[in-house]
Amino acid sequence: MSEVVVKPSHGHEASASKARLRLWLKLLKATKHVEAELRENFRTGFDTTLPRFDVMAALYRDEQGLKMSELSSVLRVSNGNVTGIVDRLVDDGILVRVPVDNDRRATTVRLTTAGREQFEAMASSHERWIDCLLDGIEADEVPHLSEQLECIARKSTKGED
Amino acid sequence: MSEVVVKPSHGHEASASKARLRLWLKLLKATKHVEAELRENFRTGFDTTLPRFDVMAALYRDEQGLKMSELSSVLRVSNGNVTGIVDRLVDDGILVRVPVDNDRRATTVRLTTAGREQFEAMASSHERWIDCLLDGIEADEVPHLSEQLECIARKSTKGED
DNA sequence: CGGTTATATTTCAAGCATAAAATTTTTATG
DNA sequence: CATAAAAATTTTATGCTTGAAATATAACCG
Repeated sequence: MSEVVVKPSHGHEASASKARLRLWLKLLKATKHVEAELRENFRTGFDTTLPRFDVMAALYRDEQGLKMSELSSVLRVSNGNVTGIVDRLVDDGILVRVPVDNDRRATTVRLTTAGREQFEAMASSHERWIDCLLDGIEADEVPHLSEQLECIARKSTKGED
Repeated sequence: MSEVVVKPSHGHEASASKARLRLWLKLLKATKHVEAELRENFRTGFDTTLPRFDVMAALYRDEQGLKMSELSSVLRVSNGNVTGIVDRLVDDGILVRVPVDNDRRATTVRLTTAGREQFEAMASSHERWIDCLLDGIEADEVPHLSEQLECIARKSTKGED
């Protein structure tokens, strides 16, 4: 009977765990870097912010607008957060709040004409910036990378301590 | 003379640009997802936050501590931001500010013994959480993915409009 | 020296973000 | 119908984050 233990594994190997930790730090660093570049470009080029752009992007698709709860669900941020950003965009004439028929609890939020125009200009620049920032990724690598990222986005720590 | 234009390319193809845009959204989604899981785990498990953990992690390596400016440089956040986080950690007995000899402008920040103990417990959980969240990535894929992310982190939009 | 420039940090104002509590309206149920 | 439960949103408290201005000290230089 052979008693040689080749790898003293405990289900997970420490080295794999450390490698994943380093990978996470690189994922974070890359994302933060792109976000920082975008923030700076939005600030100097359009005097606006990424969260404002995100709200406008979500509303640009639907001519009829979205309810506050739909907006926070699409953007995956809290209700209260959306309230504040929308407040400021309404003050700036970029958004309007429209009451919902038959439900006085809810409000729909919609881009104004000025808002749509501003968004189009920003979206065009945004696409160029991203194209530039990600141009180290070859086109044929995109599908696999995409899949890996989607896989990460689906995982949960539920059940772990 | 053949005048057929197969691809009306303008140096960059629109489809490649759109594909990069979608890739960026997935990169962002994956990162935000992991951050959200970590935040929730730190909150419920240790009643603390990711930024506090980041500061503690940076200080854990150096027994002698770091200057405020070194800390903000390592963490890549603004000076004023570090001031606030450190203030709260000092209030909680996790950090101490130590004057620097021969330079009364600067202060060094150091983990207390209690701080080191708390960090070790948190770091261990943190590593398990990451291991779990990234376990969809195979070990043999890590080096290539790593390289792609580093490549993104190096790009700049300087010179673009 | 004395005055300028550079460095280290904090303060400030504004906005982003969350979780939890509060408010208002709708829906369900006895 | 009355009242309880559910749903949509806002408010509140707290903390993170930035960029810019303010403060304090150090270094340089004529």
